[in-house]
Amino acid sequence: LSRTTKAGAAVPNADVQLRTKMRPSQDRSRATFEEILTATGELLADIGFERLTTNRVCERAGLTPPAVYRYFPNKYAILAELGRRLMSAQDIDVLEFIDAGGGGRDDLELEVSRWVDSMSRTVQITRDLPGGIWVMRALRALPNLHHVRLRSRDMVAERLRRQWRARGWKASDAELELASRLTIELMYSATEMVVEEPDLDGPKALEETARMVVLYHRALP
Amino acid sequence: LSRTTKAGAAVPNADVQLRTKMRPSQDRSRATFEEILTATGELLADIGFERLTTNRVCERAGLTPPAVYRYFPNKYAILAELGRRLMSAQDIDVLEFIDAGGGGRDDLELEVSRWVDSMSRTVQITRDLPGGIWVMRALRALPNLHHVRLRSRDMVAERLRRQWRARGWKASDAELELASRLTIELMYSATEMVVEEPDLDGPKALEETARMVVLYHRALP
DNA sequence: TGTACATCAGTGAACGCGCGTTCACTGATGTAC
DNA sequence: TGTACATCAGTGAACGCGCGTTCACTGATGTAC
Repeated sequence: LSRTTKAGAAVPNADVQLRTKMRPSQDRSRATFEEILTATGELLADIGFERLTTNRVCERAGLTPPAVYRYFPNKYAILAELGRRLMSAQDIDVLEFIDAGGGGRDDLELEVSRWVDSMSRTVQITRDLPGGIWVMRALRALPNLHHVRLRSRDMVAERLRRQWRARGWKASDAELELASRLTIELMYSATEMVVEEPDLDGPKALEETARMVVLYHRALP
Repeated sequence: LSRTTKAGAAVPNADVQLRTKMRPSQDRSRATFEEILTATGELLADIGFERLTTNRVCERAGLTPPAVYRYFPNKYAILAELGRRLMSAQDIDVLEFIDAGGGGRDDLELEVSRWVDSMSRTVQITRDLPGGIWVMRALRALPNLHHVRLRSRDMVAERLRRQWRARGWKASDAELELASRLTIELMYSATEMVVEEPDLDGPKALEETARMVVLYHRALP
């Protein structure tokens, strides 16, 4: 999407809103780019989403406003980038679980415990990212960030379906599509709930959620 | 929480943040109070949550700022009131479903269809409230509004457990508590998903969600 | 039933602050020859 | 390997706007007798 000039100079791309503007091309600027993301994550953890402003991001990152505007048109673009990274980190982990044979329905207790392991890691990934819980909330609350989460969900669901078909499940394509989406959506909701409610017995909640899903899978044609 | 003086004068209560301040005591002021809520709901539907400001609420409601500040300390208090009303409207409907014998596990298809009916009505209630989808999002995204949703969920779950015990289900209290909470949480997530994704085949998604839950209930001791 | 008075309900106008954003500029890095 | 030059990366300082909020006030409603 970005053309280059003689000396490989980056040119801003014209997309509105969420896209990052100038992509960094030197080491120094790549570091700045990362610094902005780090500062934003820490700020989210400190003061939350509502009080996040571009000025505060600059201050925290030790930069002046034009430096930030060089890369991001507004705070939503920064959030979108953080959102993509969170989803990506989760996806890599979940896809590994699926490709290793997760999501079956033969041995109930075995499958349940495998789902629990996978979801636990998703929870941990969210907790480990500074401001991760806020990024997660933003993906739900801000419509212009929805597609980031949904794209991730649908991609993972598609991979799950592929496994199911390889196992020879007989349900129709439409049935499998809905079932896989609901499965991933439910998993996502459960991990969100555990992240949001520390009082809850997380492992137990994940286990029961996994049980629901596997029982459902066993009832599919 | 609010004392009264000679002529029944309302006195502001001291709670921070979210509580409404002065409760209206005359017809005129009750109408104003409602007008503020209506204006906020419509504004949410129009411009969304991020761009909502007290000034805009005043303008839309045809009031001056001090009139709004008389009843609400800030926009979060207005959102909290809208949130309580949305939850309350949903609760009344769901409790009716439960008290009428919903949430059992005898006839799979019968129970599924009853859950679907209940969830469909919840979806409709959210859609019918102006700005309802935004109120729903705010309940998720703003931590200081979380308790509104959780209180509703836990109350409904408690009522569901009561039915289960009346039916003589043998699972332990802890098991039933977790199972009922997950049930209601999942129902809530599913209705949210349907409200958020109009492209989805809503009825089908609700049906499969209900199936998951009922299958899970049948596996409980 | 009328009147004086207390209290409620809302107005008009303004405030200081911090927000998002931009301009013209300087210093740092990379490239061509 | 050195130098001139193009481009990248970030600074300093400021802007106008609209935000949340408040003050002193007026008109509306209810109450006591």
